Amino acid sequence: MSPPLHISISEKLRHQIEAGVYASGDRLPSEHQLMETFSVSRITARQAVANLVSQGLAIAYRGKGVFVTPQKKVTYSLSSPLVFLEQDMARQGIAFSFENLVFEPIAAPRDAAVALGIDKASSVYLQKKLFRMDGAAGAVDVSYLIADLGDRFAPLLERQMTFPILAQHGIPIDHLDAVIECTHADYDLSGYLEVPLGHALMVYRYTAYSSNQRPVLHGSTISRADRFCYSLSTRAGASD
Amino acid sequence: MSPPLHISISEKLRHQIEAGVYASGDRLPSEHQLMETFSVSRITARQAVANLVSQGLAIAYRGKGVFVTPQKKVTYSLSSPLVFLEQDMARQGIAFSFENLVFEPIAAPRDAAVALGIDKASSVYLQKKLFRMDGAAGAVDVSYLIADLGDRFAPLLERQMTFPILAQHGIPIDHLDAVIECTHADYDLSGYLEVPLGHALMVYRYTAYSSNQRPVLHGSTISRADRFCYSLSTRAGASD
DNA sequence: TAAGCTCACTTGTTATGACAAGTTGATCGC
DNA sequence: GCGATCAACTTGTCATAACAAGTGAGCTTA
Repeated sequence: MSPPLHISISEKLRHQIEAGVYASGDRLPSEHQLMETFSVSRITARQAVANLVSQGLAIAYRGKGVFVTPQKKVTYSLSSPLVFLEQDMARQGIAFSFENLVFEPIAAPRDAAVALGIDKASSVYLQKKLFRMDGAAGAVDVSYLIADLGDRFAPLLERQMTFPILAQHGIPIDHLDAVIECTHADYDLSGYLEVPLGHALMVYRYTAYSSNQRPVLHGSTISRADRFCYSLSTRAGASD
Repeated sequence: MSPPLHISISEKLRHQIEAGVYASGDRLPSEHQLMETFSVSRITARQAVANLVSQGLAIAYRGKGVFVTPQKKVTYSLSSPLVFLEQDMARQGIAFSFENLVFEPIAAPRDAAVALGIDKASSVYLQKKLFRMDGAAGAVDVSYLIADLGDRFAPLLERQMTFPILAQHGIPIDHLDAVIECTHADYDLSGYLEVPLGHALMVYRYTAYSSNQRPVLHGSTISRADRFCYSLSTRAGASD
């Protein structure tokens, strides 16, 4: 009938957060304080905190305390015509930068080969980038670029975003096919994106086609759910 | 340097799941078996299992055991022209049904009033529906319908989906503005959607406009991330 | 003053123990 | 044969205990 103790405690804290008792970035009571306030053991107090963390409402730092998750969300417009991520961030007053993690030619994995319409053994360029918004890690992008374009723009690709490079050299992206889904952070991603294990992440899986209908780039952008969302309109010619 | 014990164990199990040692729906070793296999306490074994659950890879049932999460994903196309959810499910061979949880006129909350372009005190119809896919809970939809349409189609709205009703009576939806984001299940939602606390959920927040550019429906579809994804194409006139 | 150290406080990891509660199959009694 | 009961196994909840490890303030010392 009545929920377990740790749920009662975390629900109470959740309501207090939503009511503004604890504001964004505020420090929550320590485990020891929760133990005394609710007369429970540390196990139960920890479980209550873990519930909040798993709901994305709080984040714990060893040695410092537990803090209400700051919610600063960036919107990326998916409506055509294609808007460049950097420009979209700039319009919202976000300082955007990226760190190149990997850039190297490899044999195409199965899914990339299928999406790009090439043989499985063919060469493609694997790109891994870490996107930063206002300095904080916001997304990881893993993509596969067809070999001829990778060869041609190799030095540029490590310093600039792919779509703008292509556009500036007369190879604009004509359209994208995309799937948006949602997943949980595994151990590696939780390290890159500075989120707890299991944190919700958005996955934007795309295949980009050049104007002659040839697929040129296939990849996934995996972003922090608390920092990123996608907007779209089915209105013809919507620009926002 | 080396990760804690519970991470090592859950990562090992994760690799085994991904390698197919444990297939979708298979039962994982019990906590007691993990304790013996890895020579750890129950706390550590439980933490390892909790890691898998928080990553959406497994689900635990009291009295039964821990099982690999069955992954059966349904895709909903967001490309215009608007496709009805029921039809999109049917095309993928999914039995779709919904349960009407709430249908009543209320004073418009702030966000609905803004989205629908009406005064805050105005009346709107609050609808809450639970969507089922192949019998299992898949999504919760909470929406606000403008009063005159609610009055007019009141009896129908409790049994049928809103967009088809409107379309059949000469009020087709012209276009949608939408935002796709991602959140974590709170205590209530975890009950409705039969997922663990903190499980990743997709949120599709929409405002629908009739052909005279009037906003008629505003709401959110909150769906299980392991059962639902959205597809879209920026290709002009894409139908799939 | 400035560098470094210590200490108090924080969360993280792990062990042991106990009872609650849900499931399932075997066994017993009719 | 069939239903009820029980025993074994499962995960869930909660307590006590100890040590590891990161942070930060304040003190000590050069």
